Amino acid sequence: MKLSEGVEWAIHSCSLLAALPTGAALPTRKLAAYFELSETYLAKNLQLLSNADIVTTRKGPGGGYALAKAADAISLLDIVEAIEGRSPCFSCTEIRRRGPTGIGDEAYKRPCGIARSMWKAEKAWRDELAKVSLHKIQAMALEETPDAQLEKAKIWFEEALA
Amino acid sequence: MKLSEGVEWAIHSCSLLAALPTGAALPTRKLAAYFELSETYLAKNLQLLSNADIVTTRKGPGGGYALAKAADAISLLDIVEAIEGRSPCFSCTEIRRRGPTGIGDEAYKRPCGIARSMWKAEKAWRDELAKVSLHKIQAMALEETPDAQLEKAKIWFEEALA
DNA sequence: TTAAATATGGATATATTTTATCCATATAAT
DNA sequence: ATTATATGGATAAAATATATCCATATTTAA
Repeated sequence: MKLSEGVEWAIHSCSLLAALPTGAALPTRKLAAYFELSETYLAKNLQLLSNADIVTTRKGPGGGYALAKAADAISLLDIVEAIEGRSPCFSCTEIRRRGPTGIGDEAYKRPCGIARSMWKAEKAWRDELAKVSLHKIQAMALEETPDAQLEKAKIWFEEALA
Repeated sequence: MKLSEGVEWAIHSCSLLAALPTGAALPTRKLAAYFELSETYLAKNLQLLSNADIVTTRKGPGGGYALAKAADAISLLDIVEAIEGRSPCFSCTEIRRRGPTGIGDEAYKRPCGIARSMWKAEKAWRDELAKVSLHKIQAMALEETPDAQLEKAKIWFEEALA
């Protein structure tokens, strides 16, 4: 029951992209450098974001990644699902139908109470993630990032976008 | 982001144990037979339930597993955590501190907004699981299990406990 | 008191998933 | 043209989940 590390990378990357001036883009190499991450593996995760239409890409020199839509139109759920997929965490294998007391499949009208309860909890998780926009994430980051880092980031951005 | 299959097995097993007459117990072999599961692997999962004090055990002939407390004092969360452990699904590796803009660890007072948001969603999931008692699970099962299966189960129990 | 049935924990094996890398190709900018 | 970039496929390595086996301790029943 672990989320892939790619989720953390993806959210931080999106949060950084949200700070880009309009029209600008950051390539994998620079994103990876910013967070000191494996470039090739981050590339795979960015691809997932791209396939999910969370980021857009521009190939060639000066290209890279940018958000595909406004930061308040992207939720944590969007990002988590882009990386982790949309299949439920709890997967019901219908063991109630097996064994000596099991009867024909047609007798079981709907998922069992166990599966329903597990899925309901999962929905609460997803609903909570859906409530948090990337805009909010960025706002929190802006507020809680130490000033010293903000200054370094400002310089880093100027150089990265030059 | 998958829950172990052991979670499903454990909940179904507990639900079955909840139906036992006072004083009775079911050994691994019979539990596994009921659901047609791998006996040795189920044994490992039952051990986790035992270590978490969700079930009690009695060794020797006529022994086996029984619930350690009333079914309404056991929640889905208890069972999930017994099998999956208690560590958070989202693990924050503090990538914000790394790279060219990172500064000293002492500058970061509390977990970042990303981690806090992810953990909050996780809490919603856990809270929801905590709300569902094994008693409720058993009641749902009793209500929705087809009559034909209930009859077979009754006979199976008589034989298993004889 | 003995034999049988059971849980326990450790060791180990196998399968699956996650993490990570590499490469060939397509595309865009200069 | 050349360079910088994303893409998707293939593959490799590491970690985790699944599964089995065994030696031991314990308890019951005969």
